[in-house]
Amino acid sequence: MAEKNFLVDHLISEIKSGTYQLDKKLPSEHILADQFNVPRMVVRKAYEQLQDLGFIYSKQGKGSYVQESKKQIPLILSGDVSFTEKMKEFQFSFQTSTIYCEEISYDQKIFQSLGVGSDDKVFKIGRLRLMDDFPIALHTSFVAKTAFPEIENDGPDITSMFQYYRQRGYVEFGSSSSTLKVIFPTLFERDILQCSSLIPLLQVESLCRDKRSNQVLEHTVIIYRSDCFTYVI
Amino acid sequence: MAEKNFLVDHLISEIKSGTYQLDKKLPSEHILADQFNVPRMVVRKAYEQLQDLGFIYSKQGKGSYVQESKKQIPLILSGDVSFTEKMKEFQFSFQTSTIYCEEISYDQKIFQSLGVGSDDKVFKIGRLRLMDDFPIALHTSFVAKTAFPEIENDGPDITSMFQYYRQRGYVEFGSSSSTLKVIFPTLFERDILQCSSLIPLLQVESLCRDKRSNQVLEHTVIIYRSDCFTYVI
DNA sequence: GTACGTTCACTTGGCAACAAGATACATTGA
DNA sequence: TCAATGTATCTTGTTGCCAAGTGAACGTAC
Repeated sequence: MAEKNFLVDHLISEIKSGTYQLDKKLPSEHILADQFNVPRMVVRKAYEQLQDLGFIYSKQGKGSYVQESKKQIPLILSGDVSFTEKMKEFQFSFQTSTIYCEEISYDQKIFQSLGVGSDDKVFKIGRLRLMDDFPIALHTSFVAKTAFPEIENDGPDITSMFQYYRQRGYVEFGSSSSTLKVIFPTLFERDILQCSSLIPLLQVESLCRDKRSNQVLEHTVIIYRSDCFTYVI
Repeated sequence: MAEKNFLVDHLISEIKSGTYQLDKKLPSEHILADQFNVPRMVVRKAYEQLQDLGFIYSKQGKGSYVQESKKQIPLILSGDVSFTEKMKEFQFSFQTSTIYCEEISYDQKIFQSLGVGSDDKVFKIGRLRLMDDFPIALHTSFVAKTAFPEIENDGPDITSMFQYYRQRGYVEFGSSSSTLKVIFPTLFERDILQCSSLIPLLQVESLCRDKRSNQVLEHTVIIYRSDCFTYVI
């Protein structure tokens, strides 16, 4: 195991330092095994982990190649500016697509923060953030039907939640303190975000309040691919 | 590969839901392979990844057991309160030990932020943060000798940098905006932080300024074990 | 000369057999 | 009786072989 980890470390530093060019072949498992005087299985395991980590990809019969690394763009982690607004300054094309809008079953934490009872209906609206047509974040808004009665119908067509709230009379928004966690993607998240299993995700959870009434408008959970951003707080 | 990932997902959710008790044996590789109708190698790879992720440990001849999970304590991520002060409110015992204090070779980014030239000397002071004698963070301070001429001698004995600066006439500190990155531990960091290779680390980089003169006192890089904290920003 | 098929060498992928550690239990001997 | 030792059967760890995909080199028919 130690041997595998050493190899992984070594190869990552070589990839990062640019020893192997983009989409260039890495040494074959056999060659590398001979070089480091370890069984091929060790090299195999190292290569497999590098695949899970998104550094390389392997093709049977051909070889292993370094994966194009994602541009790390700086992202301001503060909840009172909308994602769309955060992204305006960059030269990339940004896009949002709503992927679901559905009622959720009772969840104590969410229902409590929204200030509704267990009998009330709460909808979960999932919006995928794309940069140059590449998924980089999944934005989930939990909204109470008591606050927005038409949310079930409106949900699928909303592109900006902030704009939706503004159209309904809420003018100024405030964000509670956010909690931040590092998680690994579930099967669903891997699929949605098109990432391998060992790409860490940054999960930011916060509440969006109407500043005038202090009413909680939504409970927000955003998960960002950690390989696409450097965060600024 | 998909089969392995499915198994990993499945086992993690079972471990988290408490199906297997602490230090209790998981099904043997052979049994699980039969249950899921996959070759044992697939189960093996899943178990190995769970080891790297810190969920389980395996012993040859005995079996695989679930690892005790770390308590997640909330941590305020803001640079102008010292770590020691952040931790005072908790019931755990906190401790800091200086593990190195050495001159570094020229690094453009660091030298520039400290406002010194390439001929100047900059020291790197590494301090390990322990909670109940368990390492949870590595705090690295980059300090210019021009600003603190005695840093080479004083460094190893400093427990609180803020206190050190106060003793030298700096009373109020300000922190620049921090940048935040998710990284995996290097061999050295794994050793120091006693963590397995796939524990993501949260790297927070910032500058500490004297509020009066706006002089940069130190360039700070802190890496936290992501499995020990929920961060609050 | 060219087009096509065959072979061969090299790649990653997969797996079954074996090695080695642990433990419970039977066997042996004083 | 009791302790030491062998043995069977679990467990995880390791290894080596073969399958399968790829592409270049080569040969052959036209």
